[in-house]
Amino acid sequence: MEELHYHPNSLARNFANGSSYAMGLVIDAKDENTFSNAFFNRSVFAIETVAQNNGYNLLIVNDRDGIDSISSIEKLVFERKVDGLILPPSTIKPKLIKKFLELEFPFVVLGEPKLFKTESSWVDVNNKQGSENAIEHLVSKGYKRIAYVYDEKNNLFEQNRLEGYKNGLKKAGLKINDEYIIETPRDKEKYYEETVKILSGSNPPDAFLCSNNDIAFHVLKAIKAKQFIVPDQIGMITFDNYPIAEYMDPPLSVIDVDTYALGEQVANILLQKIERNNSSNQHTLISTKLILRESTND
Amino acid sequence: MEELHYHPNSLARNFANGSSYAMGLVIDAKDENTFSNAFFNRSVFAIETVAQNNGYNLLIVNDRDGIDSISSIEKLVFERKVDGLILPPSTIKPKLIKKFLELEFPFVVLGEPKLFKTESSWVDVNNKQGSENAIEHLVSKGYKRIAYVYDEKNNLFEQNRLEGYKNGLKKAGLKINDEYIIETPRDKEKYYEETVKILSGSNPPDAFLCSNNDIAFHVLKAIKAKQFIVPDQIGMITFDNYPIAEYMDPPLSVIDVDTYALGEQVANILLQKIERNNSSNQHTLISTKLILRESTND
DNA sequence: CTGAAAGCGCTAACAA
DNA sequence: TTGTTAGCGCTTTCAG
Repeated sequence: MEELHYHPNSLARNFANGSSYAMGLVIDAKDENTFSNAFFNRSVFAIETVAQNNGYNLLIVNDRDGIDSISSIEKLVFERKVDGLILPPSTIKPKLIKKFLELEFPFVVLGEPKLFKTESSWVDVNNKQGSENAIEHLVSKGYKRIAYVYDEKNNLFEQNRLEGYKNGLKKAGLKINDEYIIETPRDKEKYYEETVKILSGSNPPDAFLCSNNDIAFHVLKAIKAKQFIVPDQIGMITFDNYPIAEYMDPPLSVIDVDTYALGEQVANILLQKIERNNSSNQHTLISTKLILRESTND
Repeated sequence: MEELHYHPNSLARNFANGSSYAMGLVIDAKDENTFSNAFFNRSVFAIETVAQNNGYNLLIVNDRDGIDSISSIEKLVFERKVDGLILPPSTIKPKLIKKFLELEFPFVVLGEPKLFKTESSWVDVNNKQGSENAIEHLVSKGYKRIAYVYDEKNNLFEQNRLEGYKNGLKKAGLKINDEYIIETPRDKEKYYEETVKILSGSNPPDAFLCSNNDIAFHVLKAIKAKQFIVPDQIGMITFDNYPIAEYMDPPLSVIDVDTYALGEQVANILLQKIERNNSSNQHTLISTKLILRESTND
């Protein structure tokens, strides 16, 4: 008859199949590092693309407590609104994950988690390699006294970056100088002050590796205040190409992260878990790339 | 019995009710202005919050063509995967919107659309007011020869900003000087060149209003190259507080947009359409606010 | 007011 | 192969 106007009712289909044909992406709005992060967008886009290409919809949920202490995530799962979940590490709680493992509910962590590291699948940026490459490059350009400025060591990615920094120095045959490792937890003023302090010392660094753009901004400000010239006297590399690395003066060389690839991987692994009922766990690290600009010698 | 473990099956519930209890947010990944935009995140968060609070899930879909020329949006609607849609203006196509209007399918536009302006509900930032306030402020601080640099006049929001600029000048009793209106479609080099050119003329502006952070960056670079001092000799205000306004030297005064409020409004209007079957159309403008930093006199 | 049963539109199992 | 039917778990209607 009028086949032209027929569209299957997905509500009935989902019901009959006992499947929602949707994957959920959990965001943790409290965690500035994920949600407000500009490049998180590219991961979302990648996840959505993989989902659509495989007949799944993408559902976005903020992790929050609902009434009767059942979280928004649990609701999603128990009411069968999603067939699988992508979770940021900050939402990995023992109670929740134990339930998931018991039920064999498919999930993948977007970022290396601290907890359940082996019992879950996860995809992360290769932070260790990122630091190592940066150090290797700085050393090859003649910088020898390389400082590392980062936020706080509670985060696993910070620990990995720090480890990569140390490895990089070791591989280059350089000594690790604890004074060059500057941890400035959540205090923007400190980035500046600490950099000024170490540059005023008797043995100032000749390069800085920074863990994010904001840190790099304050470090650069301090370098300029102390009248050092970048990149001639001091080299700089920072993690992340966004939001401001390219706009700084000089434009900063960065450790760039392919967040599209990150999202693509996560979504593909989740799909495998959902469709092939693949219970084996995968741990994937996405390589970083250096983008060289004017904050390092060439 | 073991009520403790009971969770209603939303698949069955949705099916029985003929409703997906989901709203869809369409993104246009081709349009850099929406999706890759950092502050778009806050709108998404707001929409998700309103949705959850009202028992709806949020589904994200990129606008793309599928097989048999049925778009991802149409699929969503015809297969009843969503009860309503939030659409960016760039996805407003006559064929699609006519179908929606025929079916009385609930949708709201996130941004003032060019087409179907009266036949649809939409929420936008008050771009006109934003420019007007900026001009008013600049004038009150003694700036008199105010230039406006923007991207391209195809965008309605650009037209509104330009109109606000002109209104602001009129209200201040200043003449509109067409030479001070610089349109530089999609050409980053041009921002710089055009600014240098006008600053080299016989009657250079003493203030710039810029339509986005990127433009402001290049304009400021040109101002510095021409050895003018901001804010003493030249004042600057730009639209948008992200990503770099705060990091520039000097930190820029901006026209700030409450993107959370934007998302909240859009979601609330959509909810009304869905639940109260409210067919009347609303057109809402969210006020902007000036954030004063060091690029304008005080 | 409480409890039984029909029906939503698809899928899958089964019969022809 | 093709056509028929039971059943998914809710909501809603209708009878008790």
